[in-house]
Amino acid sequence: MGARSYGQYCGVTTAVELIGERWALLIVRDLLVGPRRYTDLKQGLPRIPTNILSARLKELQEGGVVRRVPLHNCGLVYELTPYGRALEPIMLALGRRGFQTMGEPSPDDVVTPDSLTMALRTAFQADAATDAEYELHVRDVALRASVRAGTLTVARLAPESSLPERGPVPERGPVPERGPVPERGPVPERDTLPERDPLPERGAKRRDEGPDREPDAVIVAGRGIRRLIAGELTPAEALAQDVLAVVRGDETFLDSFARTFHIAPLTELTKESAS
Amino acid sequence: MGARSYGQYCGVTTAVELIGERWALLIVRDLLVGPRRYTDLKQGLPRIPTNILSARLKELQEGGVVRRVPLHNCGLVYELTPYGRALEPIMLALGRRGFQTMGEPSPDDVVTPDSLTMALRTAFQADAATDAEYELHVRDVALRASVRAGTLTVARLAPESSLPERGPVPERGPVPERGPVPERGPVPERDTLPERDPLPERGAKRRDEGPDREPDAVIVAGRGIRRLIAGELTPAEALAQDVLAVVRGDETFLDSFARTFHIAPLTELTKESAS
DNA sequence: CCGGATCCGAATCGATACTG
DNA sequence: CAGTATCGATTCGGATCCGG
Repeated sequence: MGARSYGQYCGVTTAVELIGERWALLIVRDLLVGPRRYTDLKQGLPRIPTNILSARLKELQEGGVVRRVPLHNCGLVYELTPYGRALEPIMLALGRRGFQTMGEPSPDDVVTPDSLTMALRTAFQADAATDAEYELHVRDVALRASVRAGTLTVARLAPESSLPERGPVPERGPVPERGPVPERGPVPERDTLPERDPLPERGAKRRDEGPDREPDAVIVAGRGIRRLIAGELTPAEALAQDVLAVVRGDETFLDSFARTFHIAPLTELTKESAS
Repeated sequence: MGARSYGQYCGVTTAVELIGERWALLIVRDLLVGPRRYTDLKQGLPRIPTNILSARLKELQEGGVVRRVPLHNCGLVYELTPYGRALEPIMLALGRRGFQTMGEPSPDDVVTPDSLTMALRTAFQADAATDAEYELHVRDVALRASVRAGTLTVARLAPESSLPERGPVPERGPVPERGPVPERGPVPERDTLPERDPLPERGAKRRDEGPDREPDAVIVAGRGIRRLIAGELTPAEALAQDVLAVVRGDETFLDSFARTFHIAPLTELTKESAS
């Protein structure tokens, strides 16, 4: 019997023996966003020891969760098998759960593009969602969240990924030019945000469909984003308290944002411990 | 920052830092069945070191998942807070997941009443369920599964619990006499099962409602139960191959059992690893 | 730079013994 | 019954190193 077997013949133990190991689920979290190279994973999990990453990837492969795929242009990515992708509901449930218990960040907690992407998916309320294009900045992460017909698509704007966004081959024609990522210097880590920033108009670009139209709102959030999604703060309050800013686009989109991305808190009275 | 912090500000990490620790989720699994004393937990988790059990209970308390409750007759149980009970969907999802990847048991894997109870809940298909009373024996565990109006209730018959089944106070009158648990010697661990065993009729007991009526079927299963629930075997095949037996009641109830408790396997082709 | 493998001190876990 | 104490065995974390 393996050293880390729980010694029980039971579904829960079987699942936990594989994906319950330290770091394993976080690797899966990042791979749910897209295929990743070894180095990408290491960057997305800054505190993972490289030997652990290596060991977990091996275990996840043997468990049929992850697959190594050689890249056409001489490289190598890890991606989830369909079997691994089936973990998404569990991941989303865990994400919701954690969100509800999350306090303020530790001073040296990081926010990574993949974790923020999954957080958006976690909070996404398909039935309350109205179509819109958001650009979301949290610390140095920038994402593009597209809501269309009750479906959420999240693309990574910054830090730029070394990997193409979805599948290695851009199906139709060359990869579309994306306007430069708005550069306004490093986003402040504090909740206090700069005044609305009148960016120079970019080259004429129509507000058409597709991932390249102007976003309806560019939201820059410090940690205030959590309180907005939890409903602790209304959009108006968030703006008033400067824990959040809409640096371009209409502030009213913050309302639809808050409806689209929401995780209801558990009632407080359940958290006290007795005796 | 705590030594086991993942260093990320993210819901998944927050959740996993608490309930992702070794043994933590299995403690929750058993507590989802009902309140348990320290010793009960230790019995249900035979290989847990006692110091780890102690540590996890402390952490789960601080995390608001578990509560210590002094018992009226001088004792002490741990029970889930409402907040902890909210983990049930995650637990069921994990249980399903693990069930789908579970192979045959290791020679010294045990089956505990609580793990089997949760496995039944995991496999329960409310919409396909037809009302029935099953008595299920797996190795030395015996459970009573009552399906009524799309609701499943599982009671533990053996090994007998030292704790009352639900809540410390039997609400109406003294606890009803239950006929002795059918004793037919230790259930064989092998898949081959004894011939149908004509138990002596118990004292006249009508087939009325409630948990005390005769079960519609007494099912004795070795490990064949997994293959039946997974649909790898039809009830008829399971009977023919002697991986299962209906020792009392109508064998046709095995069909409704298989409809009521079912976990569809993931398609096999997803499990291969490449390169 | 990518994809790891190796080494070693620190923290955690597992097994057993022991105590109020 | 409900844990605490102890101690060797593992695992983890952090750093370095190495072949392509």
